[in-house]
Amino acid sequence: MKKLSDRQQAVLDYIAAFLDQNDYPPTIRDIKNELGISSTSVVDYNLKVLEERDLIRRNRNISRGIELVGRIPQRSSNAVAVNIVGQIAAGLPIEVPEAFSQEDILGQIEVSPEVAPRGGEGLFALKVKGLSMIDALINDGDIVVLRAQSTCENGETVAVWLESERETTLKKFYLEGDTVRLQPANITMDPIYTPADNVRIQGKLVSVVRQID
Amino acid sequence: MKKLSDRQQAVLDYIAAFLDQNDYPPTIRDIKNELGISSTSVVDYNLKVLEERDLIRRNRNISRGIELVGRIPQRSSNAVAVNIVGQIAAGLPIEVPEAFSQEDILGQIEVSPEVAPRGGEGLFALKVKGLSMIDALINDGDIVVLRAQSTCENGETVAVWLESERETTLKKFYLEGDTVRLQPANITMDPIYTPADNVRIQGKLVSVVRQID
DNA sequence: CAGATTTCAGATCATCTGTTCGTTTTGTCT
DNA sequence: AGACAAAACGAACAGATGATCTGAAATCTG
Repeated sequence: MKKLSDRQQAVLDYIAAFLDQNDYPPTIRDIKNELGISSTSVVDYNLKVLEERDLIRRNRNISRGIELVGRIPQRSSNAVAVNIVGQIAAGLPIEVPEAFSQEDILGQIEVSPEVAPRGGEGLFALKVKGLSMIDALINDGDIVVLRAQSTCENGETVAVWLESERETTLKKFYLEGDTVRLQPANITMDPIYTPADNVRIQGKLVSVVRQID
Repeated sequence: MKKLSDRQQAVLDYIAAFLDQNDYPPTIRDIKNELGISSTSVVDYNLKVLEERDLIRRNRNISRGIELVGRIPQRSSNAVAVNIVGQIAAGLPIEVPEAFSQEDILGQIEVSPEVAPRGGEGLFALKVKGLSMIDALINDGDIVVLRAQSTCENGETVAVWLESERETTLKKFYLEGDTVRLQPANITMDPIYTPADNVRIQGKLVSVVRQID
């Protein structure tokens, strides 16, 4: 197979770059202008070449009908995509992940399959706002992945809503009689004791992801 | 917030369905025909409503300039698998990820493509041993993902090997004259100052992943 | 019910955008 | 240099597509 000409490679690169920037493909004229080509027919000519080599697919008579082949979303075999459906902050109740339509989703985070049995069913993710969970070694901006559940085992780290304090926190949960001990992940910090009926378990912590920059 | 009308919901659903089917967004007329609407103005009107609610974004005067907000562009190739090639602990130099055979790999971690350009090239992951990086909000057992590099910009969080102390640490890097200030991520903790020739940059921190149980 | 507001229709216009055709330039070989 | 093909060009064309205007129907509100 002959190599692509510089121009063909440039066209291909530009389409990819454009697609990274926008959610729709470029027009022939977009390409023409960007690459400093003086005629649309030149672009058309080169697109034909790329099409013959199966590097792109073209939909005739349809504007922006350029598709990059090989960019078909290949569901990553392993990782599970979990939707980021809101924020979590000390002073706010967790928004429960039920009536979330596609549109509410802030983004997605990939988690390893070990922590996401059954394809990540029941998992949701929240973006941490503020420094209130610093004692759980969770920073502002971190993404926490939770499994929705309203009960838990002793020793599990859960997101709980404290009724009387009206705040959300993320701690290790220990039921001791009819009081609950909430232990920060940071072992240097002291636990909180509170009546059992003051805590509402929102979900179990499954993973924390911090992405720098 | 008022609920979407049936038609608005239908439009939204159709755009999503269309985007699943093709790599480019639908035109106003595509929507009109599919939903049996008799005028493009009706579609335009409803798109305006959807736009005001931030469910879509429109690019004026551009054909197919409809973007679904909150939708992960399919091009974003999914998670990238990064090999976990060793451990990182305060007292140990980082094992450099070069001659690692398959057998040395402790496992893999998936990271989002945003932090892994070029398919995760140059990335490697280490399992944190011990509590020495607690000041960087990194716990025992966490996985840190690094990009191999021996230089960095000021303000970047990097893994450095301190020659005289003979230990590895993970801090924000600031070169100030011929000394280096290493600032813990935890803002309540004090920085370390050390001569520039005492630090060996091992890699830049890209992501931190904590998996509970 | 009356008026206001929202939603829809039909038609028309302006522009965006892909296609085509004839021509010219460039590169490669003999 | 001459022959030939690949690549680039420029203009013109036509279909594709978004915007807008006017008015009517449906729905809501008091």
